[in-house]
Amino acid sequence: MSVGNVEALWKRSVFAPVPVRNAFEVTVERLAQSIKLGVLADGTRLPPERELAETFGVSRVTLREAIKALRDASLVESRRGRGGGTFVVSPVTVPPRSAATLSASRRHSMDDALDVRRVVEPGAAALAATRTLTAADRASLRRYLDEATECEKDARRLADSRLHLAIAALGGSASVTAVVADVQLKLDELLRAIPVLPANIAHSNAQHAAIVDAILAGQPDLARVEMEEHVDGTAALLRGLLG
Amino acid sequence: MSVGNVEALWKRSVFAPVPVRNAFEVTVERLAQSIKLGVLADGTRLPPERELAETFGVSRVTLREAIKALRDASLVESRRGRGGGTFVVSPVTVPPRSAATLSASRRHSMDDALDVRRVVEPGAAALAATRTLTAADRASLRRYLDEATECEKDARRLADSRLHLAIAALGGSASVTAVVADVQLKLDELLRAIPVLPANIAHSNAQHAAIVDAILAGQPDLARVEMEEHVDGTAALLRGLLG
DNA sequence: GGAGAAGGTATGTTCGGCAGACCTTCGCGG
DNA sequence: CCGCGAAGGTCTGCCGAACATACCTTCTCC
Repeated sequence: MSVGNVEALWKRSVFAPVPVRNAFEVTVERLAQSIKLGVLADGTRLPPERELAETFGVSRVTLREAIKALRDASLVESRRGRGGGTFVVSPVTVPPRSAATLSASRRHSMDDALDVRRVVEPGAAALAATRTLTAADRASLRRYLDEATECEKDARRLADSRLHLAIAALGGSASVTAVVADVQLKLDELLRAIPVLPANIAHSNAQHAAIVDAILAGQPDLARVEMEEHVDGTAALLRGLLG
Repeated sequence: MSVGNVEALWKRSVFAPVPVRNAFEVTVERLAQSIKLGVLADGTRLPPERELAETFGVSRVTLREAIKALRDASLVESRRGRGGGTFVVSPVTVPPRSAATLSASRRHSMDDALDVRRVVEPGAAALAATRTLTAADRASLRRYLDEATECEKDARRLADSRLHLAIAALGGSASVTAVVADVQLKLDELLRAIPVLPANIAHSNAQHAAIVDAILAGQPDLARVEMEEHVDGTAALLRGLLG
């Protein structure tokens, strides 16, 4: 199981290529992630380019290139003229490219993502349960739970991501939320590629409900345990069907 | 406690400046972090510039600029000629700039870091406890524990960081380790700024020992609980003395 | 039907990062 | 003792990403 030798692991991560990301890439990623995770819902209108460029701290040219990339990926569409703008377009279920098995490197990446998730999401759920939530937040959380439960197959993955993200956000830590967002995005791709059985869905729904209940009841330990079980469940599913 | 309104939180993090980091900055950060956390120990010789530039995937010019920055910060020193090179220099305790209180923004940043830590480190400890460790790893872990316990004041923080990082690394997930490294670095600064009482040290040592024991015994739940207590302890200390 | 708010386009400039050749130091082996 | 070679230090020219700015085009709403 363990790869062994702490020092070797450290050295390997120190002496690895530095991830250099230019403004264009980062901008695309920011927007694409927000859309794919449902933070920017279908039909949402983005702020005007000039304004958005300023809040992002990039030039308008760069922002436009990013938007063009999103348009090419059918994630947004733009309309000109007064009352125009750039609008989020429904993330129509992308072809799942049902890779029955994964290459070794993707397998590693999946294992890493699952480990991160196993560490972070239960903690995030527990954190959320320690907060005293406003009425609005409690309502939001319930709504996201409902949406994840009562939606047809296509929209299900989106609603699921959104629920997990909402739980993380309720913890109140931007960094924790960011990590959860990352991991959700990585696993989302994979989860789209596996068949969903009704039994799995029902099980998952029940677990979601238990997690939300624990958070609303302010029981951190319970929330963590429930989330652990939930996460372990999907991990087993992924490892079983794609390993 | 809670800031409320999930959607508002999301929007705020979507419509925020994109963090654009050039090759130079990333390179400096990579090396500085490795040194400050003790992953690159005092006296270590870095690979030759040409080689290191290639493994980092940056040009030699850029790497040299980064090294110059580190030299200006007294983190490394360079010697020329055959058998020369760039050597890690002992991170002599930097002047703690004992800011009795923190500005509002730094306060926020600290709270965020503490939240992340509260979520990630217990999970990482639990993860490590699920692994079957090699004899070498078990020995390493014990050694880091000893070093953190039996060292004089100045080196203590470094050894502490290294122990926490080793625990994270044993989990086997590069991403988890990276998050722990980040959070250790942020808190390290703050922890250097507060006075250390002998009682605190003794308490901390005992907790470290308990965590390591749980990991070596393969008891994830126990490891998590012990780490939670440990983390909560330092969090209370920081909040009490700097809040 | 025009004012104005939006996206679309064009131009020139700046600056980070790169490649590659070259110089300088200095320990080690012959 | 001397010179080879491995290391850091320097210089020059180039490319492309990102920027600022100005201007054009489309289209809705008044």
